[in-house]
Amino acid sequence: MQTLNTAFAALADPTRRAILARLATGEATVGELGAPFSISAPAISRHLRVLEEASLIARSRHGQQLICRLNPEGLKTAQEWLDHYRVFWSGMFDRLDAHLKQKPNPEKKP
Amino acid sequence: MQTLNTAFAALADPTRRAILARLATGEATVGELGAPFSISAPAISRHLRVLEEASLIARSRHGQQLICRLNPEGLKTAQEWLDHYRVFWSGMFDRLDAHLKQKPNPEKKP
DNA sequence: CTTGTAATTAACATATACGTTAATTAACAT
DNA sequence: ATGTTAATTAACGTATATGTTAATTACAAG
Repeated sequence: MQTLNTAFAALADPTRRAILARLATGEATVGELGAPFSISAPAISRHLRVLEEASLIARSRHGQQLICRLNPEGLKTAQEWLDHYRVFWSGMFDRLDAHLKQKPNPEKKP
Repeated sequence: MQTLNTAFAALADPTRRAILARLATGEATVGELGAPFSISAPAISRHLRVLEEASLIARSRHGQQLICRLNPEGLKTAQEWLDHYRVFWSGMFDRLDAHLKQKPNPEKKP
């Protein structure tokens, strides 16, 4: 599963996660995305390439600038893989919760 | 966030994801986890260490063997980060859907 | 056509990741 | 003590990741 590999690997870098967080507020140019960081333009360019290859962002040229926006596909892929485990660990917490509830509970919403 | 870095980095490797998949069916020893793979025991040992440092698994000694099991903490951390984006991309699909319906509906259901 | 701006690619340095084999620790048995 | 099994750590090779500066492509404007 190449998409999962590239998606998770892309998400492992804090700079790339920050870029995604920025894009969650709306599309932006490459220059705008790079401005908050103290790394060179080529470094940003490479981060964007990694995100694009992971299907986490998409880019389109608009005149002289490249507009970047989130691509839900990669996010969805990663999330669906993890969702398979959500059942497992939420079940674990439920069991813990049930264990703690073995005595009367003073104030808890039904 | 160190946990997010290590969790996503750990999930980027297919061998480690396979190990997690195996552990989702129940706890296992290090030897049992390594058996399906054609890589050396030290390689498996390192994968397990990476998973443990990412809080994706936990280990405990039982006599001569080390028993491994899933640790929900790391999974939860990764998933919660992605959940922040689930709203976004499910919203994107909603907007696409609304656009295709081309119905002048400025009101939203609360 | 020349110049300026946006962004990428090229070439390179260095750190980290992942695999190997050999040596070591830990628990258990004889 | 000696040996066996389970697993790790040590030492090392190589591939990939991430950053840099310099050169290049793509577009816009005079």
